[in-house]
Amino acid sequence: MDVFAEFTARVAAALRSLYPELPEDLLARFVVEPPRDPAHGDLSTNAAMIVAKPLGRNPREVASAIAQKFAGDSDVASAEVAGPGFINFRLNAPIWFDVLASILREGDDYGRADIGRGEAVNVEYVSANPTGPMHVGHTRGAVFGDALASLLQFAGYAVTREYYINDAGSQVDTLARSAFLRYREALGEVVEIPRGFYPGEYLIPVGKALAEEFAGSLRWKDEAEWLPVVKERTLAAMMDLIKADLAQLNIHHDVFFSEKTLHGEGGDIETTLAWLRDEGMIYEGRLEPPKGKTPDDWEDREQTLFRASQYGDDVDRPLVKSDGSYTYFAADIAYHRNKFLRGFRHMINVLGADHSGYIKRLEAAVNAVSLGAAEIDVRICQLVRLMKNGEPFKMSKRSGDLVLLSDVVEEVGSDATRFMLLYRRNDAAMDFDFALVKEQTRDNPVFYVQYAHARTHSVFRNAAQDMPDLDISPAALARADLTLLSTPADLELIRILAQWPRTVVAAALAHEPHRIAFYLYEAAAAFHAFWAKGKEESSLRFVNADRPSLTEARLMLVAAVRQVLSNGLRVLGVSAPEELS
RNA sequence: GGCCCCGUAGCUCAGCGGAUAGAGCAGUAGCCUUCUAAGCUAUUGGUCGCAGGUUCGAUUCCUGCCGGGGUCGCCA
Repeated sequence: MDVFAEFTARVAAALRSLYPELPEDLLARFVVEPPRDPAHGDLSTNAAMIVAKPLGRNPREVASAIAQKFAGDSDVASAEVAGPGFINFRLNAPIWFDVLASILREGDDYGRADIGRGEAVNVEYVSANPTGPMHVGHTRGAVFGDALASLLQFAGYAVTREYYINDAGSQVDTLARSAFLRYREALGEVVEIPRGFYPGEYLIPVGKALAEEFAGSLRWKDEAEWLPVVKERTLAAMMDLIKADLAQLNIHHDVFFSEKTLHGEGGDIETTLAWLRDEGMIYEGRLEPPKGKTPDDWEDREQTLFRASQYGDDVDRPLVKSDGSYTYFAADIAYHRNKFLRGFRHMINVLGADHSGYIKRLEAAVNAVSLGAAEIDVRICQLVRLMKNGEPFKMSKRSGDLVLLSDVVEEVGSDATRFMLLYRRNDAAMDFDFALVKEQTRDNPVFYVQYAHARTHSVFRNAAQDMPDLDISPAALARADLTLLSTPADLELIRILAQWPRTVVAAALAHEPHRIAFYLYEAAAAFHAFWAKGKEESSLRFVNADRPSLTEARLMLVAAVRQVLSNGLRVLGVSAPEELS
């Protein structure tokens, strides 16, 4: 149950009966939320101020009319008009007990929303080039995309997690040639890796595997013969590496889409370009050089251009390179048309900061290929600076390699990596401090939230030990007398738990999983605070050996806290341990 | 030069068009015979970068400027 949604409906009903002439879209614009100042009550709405002007009435007058409608509502203790036209509600305690009971009843589904109405969403994330293991720069986008996908699932969308494999460019030929050198090495030759090739040691096992499979049979063939074979084996090996890296962070995609399959005769690129041509979205023309800074090798030439500027982009974009092959963007248009034809009307791409210039192009492409029927939201993850004790930090990898994703995860663990990266808005650059992340103190939000969850379990362990005769099964607790939870401390905690559903909705609508992380921190803080109150006031302890009824009710509260924390951590893909080691 | 992101307390950052702008850290003062002190309580600290505009109401939306970062046809 979501009290905020419930009262949004009740206020809307009041408005409809008072002012039947109000258009429905206006009724969707007001909000019911917790007031910033708790002294103002439990709920607050700006409804009167939203509708007053269209009605040609005074906001306070409208507010007071709405407030009067709640005179007979048994859940409402008072409805007062305040300030410029807010209505502040104080609710009677029983509705909070209903919330509490509903949390336990709904369990893992508490907070699940239906704003997606089962519609299909494609979330494309990671899509790292298949030329080696993932490096640390990919981590933020990977975690963000994965958490966003989970969040949208929880909010009622049918989510497909997709990875676009850039396996068509010249870089994968270079990769295959590099692997071929390792193959020769495995056959016993002494080889050097020239500049421009991939020197990484991760290709050594690929070379060995090729040597085992083909022995010397590829060695003296023409490149045209061995390249396709080596490329296929190498790509498969690289994708295995990447999938293993992602698995360390508990990330698993539903679809791995190969760019290569778009190319070739009769492929998606050809059919898409033909279609665009028919629609008049392609023309042959010339581009101005970029303003302010002309590339040294700028060559003015007539080329095939997509009318991106008609769809909000700054300039039209080339589709064919001077050597006649397709640009990356041409393939991307085809790829997004493919998504559209697979039925996706909502698409999300998670990209790195260096791709911000690509956003308008993608939006233009999706707009064009769907004739406006689909939308894409491109989320940019800004840079992460690795830090140690406040100093920028470079991991000392042999031969100055990039820091790998697996290095980070092995150092700090999946939970901490995920939570810390999600405890920031995606569009702000952030520092990632290794020392802090490994600390087990309140400074470290991951630990703080997990500790709160572990504490809920510890309460139950203590209850079982101190009160062996008490039945603390969920069924027994469901019969607890919740009216015993009428202290301000109890109600305050329940109010925070009651905000979980609206937090999910807001975060999902905004595509902002960090809101979940912040909410969890807040809920954990409220629970830790309640815990400490028991030190001074024994009647506020969760386990009271001489008061079994109160203990039962409190255990309900603790179980609800655990459920909310657990549901939230699940959305973020962070584990909820029962005990901290 | 064009485009994108950021600018909120000493530091790191939240803030969903609303009321007196919040949290953590750091600082200050407290709390361990009692459910995990791996924690809690109180308190100091702000011209929300600057200037306009829209609005009943702007930290939030729009425009311009200033400062920081990123990016800029035929790389992916």
